[in-house]
Amino acid sequence: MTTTAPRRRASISDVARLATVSVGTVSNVLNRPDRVSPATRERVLAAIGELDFVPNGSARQLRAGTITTAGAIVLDIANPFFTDVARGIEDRLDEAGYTLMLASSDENPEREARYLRLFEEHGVQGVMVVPSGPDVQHLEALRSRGLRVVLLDRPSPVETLSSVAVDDRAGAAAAARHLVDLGHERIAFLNGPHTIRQCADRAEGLRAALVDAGLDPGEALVEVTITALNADGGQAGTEQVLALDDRPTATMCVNDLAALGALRTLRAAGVPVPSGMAVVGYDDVAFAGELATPLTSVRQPTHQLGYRAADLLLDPDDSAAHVTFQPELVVRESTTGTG
Amino acid sequence: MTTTAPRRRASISDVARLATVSVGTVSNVLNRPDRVSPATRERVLAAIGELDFVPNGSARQLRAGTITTAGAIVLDIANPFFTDVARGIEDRLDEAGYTLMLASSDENPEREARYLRLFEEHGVQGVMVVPSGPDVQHLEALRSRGLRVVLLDRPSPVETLSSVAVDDRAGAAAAARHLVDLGHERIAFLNGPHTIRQCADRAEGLRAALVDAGLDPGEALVEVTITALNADGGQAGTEQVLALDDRPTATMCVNDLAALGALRTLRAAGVPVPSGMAVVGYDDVAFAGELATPLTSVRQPTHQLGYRAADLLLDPDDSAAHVTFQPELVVRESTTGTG
DNA sequence: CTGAAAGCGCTAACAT
DNA sequence: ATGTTAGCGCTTTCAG
Repeated sequence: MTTTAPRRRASISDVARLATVSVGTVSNVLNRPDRVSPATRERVLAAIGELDFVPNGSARQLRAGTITTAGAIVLDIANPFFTDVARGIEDRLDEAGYTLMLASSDENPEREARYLRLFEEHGVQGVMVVPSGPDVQHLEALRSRGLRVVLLDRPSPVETLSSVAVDDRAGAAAAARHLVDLGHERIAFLNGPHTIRQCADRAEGLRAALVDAGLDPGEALVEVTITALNADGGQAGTEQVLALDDRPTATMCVNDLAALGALRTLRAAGVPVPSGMAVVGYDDVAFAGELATPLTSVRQPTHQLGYRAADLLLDPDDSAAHVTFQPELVVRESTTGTG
Repeated sequence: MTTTAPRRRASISDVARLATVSVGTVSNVLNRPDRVSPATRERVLAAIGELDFVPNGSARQLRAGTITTAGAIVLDIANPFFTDVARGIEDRLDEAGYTLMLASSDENPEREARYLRLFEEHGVQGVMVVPSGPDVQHLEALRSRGLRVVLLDRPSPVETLSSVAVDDRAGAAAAARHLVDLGHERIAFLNGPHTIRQCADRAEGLRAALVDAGLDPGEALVEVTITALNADGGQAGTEQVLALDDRPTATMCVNDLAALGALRTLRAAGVPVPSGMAVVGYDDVAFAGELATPLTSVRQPTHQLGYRAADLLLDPDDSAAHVTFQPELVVRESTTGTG
């Protein structure tokens, strides 16, 4: 076994020297092989192989100015919703020969900024981001510096920024209507902070649907803010709800992960679903229909969301576009069952 | 609203000109602010703000040689197992002020190579990779070019490459023993191709456990190769198993996603679990215990796996280390229930 | 404390 | 067909 000590990376001039040609010729066999005679091409290729030469991307990029890479920042990479979106992005990018750098902000604007900067410094073509705060000024600034920017899963608050989103108001409203139709008059909503646009929109949609149904949101709606938008958050939120004096009869969750935590907590507490507490999730992730109590959830076109976002990013026509998909309520036993 | 047309990125010399200083001074306020007088520092900072200057990472890196970024390549970003591992990596990297570039190879060696090259060209400190093929020569080559390389979720076949893995043989063997103890004498294994080390190891562990129990693997084991290591693959594999003449009484799955597909298919076919068919998953993802039939599964220390891998990558002591975690069988109703 | 200048590795004119 | 060279944007001596 060779215990090759890590040596300095070979550069193009090392290759040139070994092949006894000029650096220009090496560059040519790399980028326009037809311009160079078969004989020398052979020689250069051999030298490249011998030295394990890999062109320095920084130097190349410094010359070229740009690369075929895009960045994406999602809120939480452990959430299947976002990974499905990421797959959509990857698939579209792949078609165009682009590569994706993926990062997760953890709903932390500071982390978001850090990754944005990293991407920018590395000269990505553009970025797709699920903003972790209400503010998009930093993204407009990015755009004015020549990067393509697409807002992910969030309608653009400004004309100049492209966006691909799902109508969160409509999704939450549909879920609320369903619950009201079932006779629920007091609903808990395990929601994230309103600084996250999706959360604010869903709260609004829910409220509006309640009002439409002739209910007083002040009475009918108990919004519980959970900090972790996952199963642990859902568990903590549900514990709060269960401790309430005038306990709601239904719980809507900001996503299916939170709903998973809610179901788990309810079961541990011996509260039957839906007779003791109806539960609605959001996202309709793959396992939603396979749970002990199959989960009523709001389905979003995740893969398309990502695919379309990448599509906009790649679009040579640089004008801003705003795409909105419609969600769809999928009804299952967690609201209509006999449990 | 300003419709700022994307203009050329400002460079350090633009800043220098605007602030009427030299580029060296601008560089100093960026990197060693103490070396420069407060007055000029102010002036330079103002110019930077005015021009929205963001240093060009490629240029910086070309000089500096390296950056505080690491890359990771997993098989499938839509699999919660890998995203949990990724979270572990991120957490450790974050502590060190590093950032992570994440990519998914789709079990495709070509894609793996492409991302590896991208990472290398961008000068990452190192990479953590779940190899998509049996071969690791390209990774050894990477290492010999000075990058830190850590094999993820796969024991290193060579001394020189660090690795963080879970004992796959032991995990599969434990599951098989459990099944045999329950009286099963014919077991289907929905497994991925053996070119993926984990799959080969699990098949071996399973086989060995069967032999230990006095069973003939040729009789007792039906291995079905699934190409997609997810719910769809699990569904396809289960359909094959159900069509078998001498139908097995238990199905082991290469991961919980596949098990999800298996459960779904069995339910659709009216086969009760476990009385008609016992099912065992692998990974023990978050929802495994919350399914209609809670899933017996092999738990792996996912977060730790990633955390430790990043730890090795960051370790200034460059000698190769090999870490192996032990998995743990979590028994639930999909094997012991009354359904 | 600040400026001038070399050079990181590469590509693309331009020469030969 | 191949060589020479300027310069991408930055950091870092070395002078002043």
